[in-house]
Amino acid sequence: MTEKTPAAGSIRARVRAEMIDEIKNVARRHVANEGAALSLRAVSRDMGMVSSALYRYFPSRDELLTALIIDAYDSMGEAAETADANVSNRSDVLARWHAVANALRAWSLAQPHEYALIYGSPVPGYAAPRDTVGPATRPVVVLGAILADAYEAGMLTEAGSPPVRNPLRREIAVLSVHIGAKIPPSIMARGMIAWTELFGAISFELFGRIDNTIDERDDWFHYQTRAMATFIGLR
Amino acid sequence: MTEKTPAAGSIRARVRAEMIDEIKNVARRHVANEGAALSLRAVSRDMGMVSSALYRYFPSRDELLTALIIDAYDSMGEAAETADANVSNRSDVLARWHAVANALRAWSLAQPHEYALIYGSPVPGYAAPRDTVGPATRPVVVLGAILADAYEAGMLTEAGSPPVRNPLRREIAVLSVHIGAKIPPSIMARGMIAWTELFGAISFELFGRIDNTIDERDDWFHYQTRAMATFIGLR
DNA sequence: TGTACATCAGTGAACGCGCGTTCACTGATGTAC
DNA sequence: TGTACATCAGTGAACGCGCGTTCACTGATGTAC
Repeated sequence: MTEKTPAAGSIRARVRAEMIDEIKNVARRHVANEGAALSLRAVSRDMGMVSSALYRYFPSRDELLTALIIDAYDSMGEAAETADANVSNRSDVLARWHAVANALRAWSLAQPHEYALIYGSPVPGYAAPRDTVGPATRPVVVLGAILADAYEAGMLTEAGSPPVRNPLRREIAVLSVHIGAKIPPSIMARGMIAWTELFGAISFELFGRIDNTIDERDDWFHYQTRAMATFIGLR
Repeated sequence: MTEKTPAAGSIRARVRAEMIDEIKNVARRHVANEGAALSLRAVSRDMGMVSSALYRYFPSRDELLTALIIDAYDSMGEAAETADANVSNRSDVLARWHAVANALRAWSLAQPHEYALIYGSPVPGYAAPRDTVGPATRPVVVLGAILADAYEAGMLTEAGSPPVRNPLRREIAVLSVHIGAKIPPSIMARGMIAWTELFGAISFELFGRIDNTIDERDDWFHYQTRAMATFIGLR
């Protein structure tokens, strides 16, 4: 994060790491209250420090925001991975799909503003740096693995899906390679559509799109993921 | 908008209305550049006025933002309605679905920041007032009408959809009444899922989620809407 | 048709605020010999 | 084990900025008689 780090393992290095964590925690709390309009001064106030002191730890406000975004991606990715790993019967891909979907939603409901930070409208004047790419793909990788396992178990057939034609077909093929799954494009496409619906559902719920309309949110979410599981062909 | 309006039809009233339009246009341009961080002073500068002059037209910054939001909803709703109405063969519900879906995406791509304003993360410290509810539902109503026409034509059957169980079932039934469509809940639910996927797809594209992954965006969007049409049962 | 008055748009100065960032500084803590 | 020096964390003042909103005001435009 910062270049000038003291010798690793030293007391100072440990204190410094704790300090960085604390700053990020306070900043996270502010994001939870105000959204992406994160203020360095407000964070420093909450920490009982002078605002310039934060510059010992983060070179700028944007770098702090980036750190939060990376953490959010990682946290969400970890939630997905854990949920998947906790399904002991690995061949029960349907259970894994629901476990991951529920975990993603639960994570998002628990930290709505962090969700907004990574899946909401881009913050104006802030460009996500390269470092965010890796962590951002973790949930997708988990979903891809479920899809791949289902396919390898012979559960998914291309029947019923329209064929994917060629410039697009190649792009989707590249994607499945990146995900590490050997799946025909039309099946990969089904997974991507389910992925889109899943995050669409979470965004709708979090951003108020179903307020005053659907109160039974658990049921509605579960209904959607069941429908999407059928759509993919999971059983 | 403002209480003290001069006598309707008078010259002053006309000039005033033009002025309000102009302010909104300039503000829209600013939203297109900076997003929801709309600044009254910046708008007034662009208009060659002093910032306090805007208070003759809008009582506060938030009211101006609200006006923009309502306009955005109306503009998007109108785009959907027009696209639907332009399909001369009313019983070709599949064509109508694709026309509306494409129109919604085209509108969003043309004014991404206005899309973000209404479908992105909520602006912190800004609560959408009641007036936005009506305009917000216009695209949904259009999609609901297509669904209803397809159902009345005997195209959609409940077969294959899991039943919707009761607290949720009632809510969805209420929704179809509001939409003005007599449709069984499980079919209504399929429509809502397609609607969720549709806006999920637009959000993913606009918010950068498929950057460096899918370049063939027209094809990919069309593939998705085709798949969702099949999912609903449109043909 | 002309006069007296009310309405309205726009001005310019000011209020109080919070922000990110820089910079020279003070002490405390670690390191080398 | 003790001393001299380097490293680092945190301070406090200051910079320049832009923001929303209020208020007393000046003229111009409309309305009533």
